[in-house]
Amino acid sequence: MTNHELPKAYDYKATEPRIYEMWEKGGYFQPWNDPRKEGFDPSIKPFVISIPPPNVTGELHIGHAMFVSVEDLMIRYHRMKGIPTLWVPGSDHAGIATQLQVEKMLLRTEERTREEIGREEFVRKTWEWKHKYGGIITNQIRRLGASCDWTRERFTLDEGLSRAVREAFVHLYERGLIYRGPRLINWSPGLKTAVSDLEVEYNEEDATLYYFKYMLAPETPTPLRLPPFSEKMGGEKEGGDEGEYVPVATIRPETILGDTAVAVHPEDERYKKFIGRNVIVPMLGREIPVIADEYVSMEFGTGALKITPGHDPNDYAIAQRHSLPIISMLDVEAKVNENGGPYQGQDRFEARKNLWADMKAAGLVIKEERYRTTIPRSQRGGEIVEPMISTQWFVKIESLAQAGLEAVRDGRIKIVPERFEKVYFNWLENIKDWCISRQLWWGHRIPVWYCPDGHMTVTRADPTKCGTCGSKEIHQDDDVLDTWFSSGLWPFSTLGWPEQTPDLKYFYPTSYMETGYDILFFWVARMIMSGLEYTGEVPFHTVYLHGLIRDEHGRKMSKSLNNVVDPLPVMDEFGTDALRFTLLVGSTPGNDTNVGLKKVESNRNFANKLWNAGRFVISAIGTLGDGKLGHGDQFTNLPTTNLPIYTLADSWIWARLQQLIRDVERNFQNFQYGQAGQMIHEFFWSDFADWYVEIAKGQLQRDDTRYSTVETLARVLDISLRLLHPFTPFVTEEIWGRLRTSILESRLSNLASDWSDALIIARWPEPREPEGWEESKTADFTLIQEIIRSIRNLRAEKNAPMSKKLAATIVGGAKTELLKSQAEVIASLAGIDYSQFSILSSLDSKPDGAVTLVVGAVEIHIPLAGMVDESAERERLTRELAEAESHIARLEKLLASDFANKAPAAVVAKEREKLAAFKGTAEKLKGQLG
RNA sequence: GGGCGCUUAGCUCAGUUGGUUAGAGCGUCUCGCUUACACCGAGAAUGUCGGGGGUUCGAGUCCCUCAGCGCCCA
Repeated sequence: MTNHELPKAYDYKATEPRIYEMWEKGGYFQPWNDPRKEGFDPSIKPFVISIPPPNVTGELHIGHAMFVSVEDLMIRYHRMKGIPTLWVPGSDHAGIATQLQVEKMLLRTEERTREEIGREEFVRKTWEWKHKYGGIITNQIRRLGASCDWTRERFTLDEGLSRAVREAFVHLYERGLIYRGPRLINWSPGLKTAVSDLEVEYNEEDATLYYFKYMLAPETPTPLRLPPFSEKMGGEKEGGDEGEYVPVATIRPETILGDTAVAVHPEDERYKKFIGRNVIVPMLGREIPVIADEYVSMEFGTGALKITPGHDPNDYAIAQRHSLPIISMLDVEAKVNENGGPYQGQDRFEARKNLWADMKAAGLVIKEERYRTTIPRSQRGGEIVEPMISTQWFVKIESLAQAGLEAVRDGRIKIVPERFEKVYFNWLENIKDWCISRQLWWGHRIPVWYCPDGHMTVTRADPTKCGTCGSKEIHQDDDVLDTWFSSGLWPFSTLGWPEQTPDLKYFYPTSYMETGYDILFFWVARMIMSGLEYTGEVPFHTVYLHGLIRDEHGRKMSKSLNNVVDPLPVMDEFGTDALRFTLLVGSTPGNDTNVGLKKVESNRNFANKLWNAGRFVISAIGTLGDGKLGHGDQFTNLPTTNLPIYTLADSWIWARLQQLIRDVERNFQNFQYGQAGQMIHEFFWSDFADWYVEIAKGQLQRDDTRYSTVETLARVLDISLRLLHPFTPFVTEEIWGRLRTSILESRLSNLASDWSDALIIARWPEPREPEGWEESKTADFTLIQEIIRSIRNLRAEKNAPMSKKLAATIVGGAKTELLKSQAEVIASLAGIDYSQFSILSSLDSKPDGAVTLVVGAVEIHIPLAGMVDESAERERLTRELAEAESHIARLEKLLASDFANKAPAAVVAKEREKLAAFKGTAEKLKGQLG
């Protein structure tokens, strides 16, 4: 009997790797209906998710654990429903992140920079790095139990996916949706590359607002318009004719070097007079005009705005309106360039300091002020990003965005939770062209070649000569594409696009896109636009967004706060299932989730609870014997008829289980996975373990109920494990396997005759309509529970441990038959001495020296010799009576009100029943006091 | 400035067609080593469901409003 040797505690460390290997080797992660396999049926609709590809060089963090848990749950659920299910795994080359890591390593090991070793060598080393470390993250994802089809694993720089990127780029180019040109973009000086608008974060920070004087240039000899005659009228006397100036405030004084105008509001009485005149750029002596533009706020700062179109997006827009020249005054490292005169070669912050000092010396400074403002920082590295004019590649996004908007508006794509649709619309409605080129070496190189005459050749296959003039002297564009450009193709590029592969035909469009709401724009929106543009179809029909993980007090996890929950040690300590259950059950769609070790620990305990309940059931099955003939009196256990005898408890737990199945199904349909998990947890622990198993212990002692009890235990455990499997796959698979074996070896073997080899592909429990008997059985059982609870309660009050058996007399009235049938249950769960236990329909007088409990119309007399304080008892009964009467009053009032006419009959009936119950209780209590 | 979310027990959170004594886990307190489990069992205490107003027979749930916190976009 090996079952008895099961360890007392669930050993997840030994179990998890073994189970995962069994699954993977068994081929369970691959869709059962597969275009690559014999007998493929294209008419069966599959369920498909493509994984949000983690950075290939990354290491597992709690965010990965979250999406893997949710997606694996979705996948396992659908797989168990019998749907051919595919979860495509893979990783992302993560241009900047990977390049930075390799650069760091290069510096550490060889003390060389990438520039020193050259592009080719650097790319080679990066591939080496990828081959060495690229498997770490995928193995960590395996540890989470991810049931993805590893035979279909992809990487964004794979040959196939690179071809997809090529195709996409050339496609857009040919459609005229891609262009190259100098535009104002966000520049990361440290990384020396452009970054997209999305990759810049704006945070409020302390800064200094510098006030200074833009001195007016002397009037030109032949002014186009007369100077305002009313210089005397001007309220502002910023000096005489000689020392007139326009006061200006700025956060970035160094950009003065790139100013090409000063703008004021056309209605601003202070500065009207200066409009059309010139002012002198400090230290450089250039003359620039004072212009009028309604964009300028009269209230902000001094009301006059310096215009630096080369380094500010708003200024750039103003410059466009007024045809102002644009001056770039910073180089790629954000050092002042040749346009900065004496400051050339200085870093932007150094130049700021020096220029300001010089201006101070020149008397051009007014004041400095502390000021709080938003500072643009690179999402990666956190350095301050500079808006700069730079020649880059862009995607004309408008038509793509329109299509993306339509797809969600007309319901071809549904976003869960729905409120994110609004966010999505808002973003796409205000989207700007997408800067897709990056000045990096690691990534998809832009498929454009130039010849000395400047002709561009844009092709899918590497060209050997210029497409225009035939020159062989061609070189490829140095830039690579934004990593998100390739991840935007992910749902179809992973399936073989642009080839019309069997996988693409069958599995595309995919089903759900599950990811965090923080990359709705970065990734989800771009996938939708790309999918529609390249494949003409939505890439998925449902977007499910989960929230972000925070620490147990809701703070963002960060290294500096030292509150980062690293999933790996957590899994070491509590097991994968505990972590998964914590993430899944603690979250609601789209809302952030707080995670603390305490929660994981309690879920580890839940896994252990499952394990031990499983041990109990398996050992109970063992007591039935193996079903082989000729083993003597074991067979007296067999029921004599074909109709098994089901007890009240059997019926009750079965009704509860069926209700659970319905609830879980409904919650899964509504994406309420957390709620579903919670309900299973509660059912299993409270209903099954605490009540049914305890009652089953008694039923197993009796020949007439043993068989059906074991059967019920086995069936309820089986279904519970199936329902839990998407949440906690390892422990459920382990127990289920043992359950199955032990059933097959027992007299119950036909129960498991149609079970699959492994839980991962076992059939999901289908909800069934109630059969009609459930309500009354449940009500009966609830009464039994209440009676037991009230006796246990009394024990606690009187400090009577369960080991001390009590005598009891129950007066059951109309419920007497029910109570008699449940006498053993009551006795064993409440600790009643069966030989001193009587159940009567009525009793003339209350026994002496007994405490009386009233549960509805049922009275329970417990003799407690010497422990009964009569006056305290009267007090207790009086209190209970008062409570019952207050309920009676409340309900009578309620039922006398409009409620009785207007509320649905069922609701009213329920309240009437309650009233009747309270009346019964009150009557009994009065009798006791009486 | 625009939009969204949150505010429920000491802590962290559930509570999705409004149904009438508001739930869980953790923590606290009291008992208990009962042959699945002390990673356990039995029992207990704790809430003006952020404030105000409204709709309704009925509001934690719907509407309006105010406040605090957080996020996204500009």
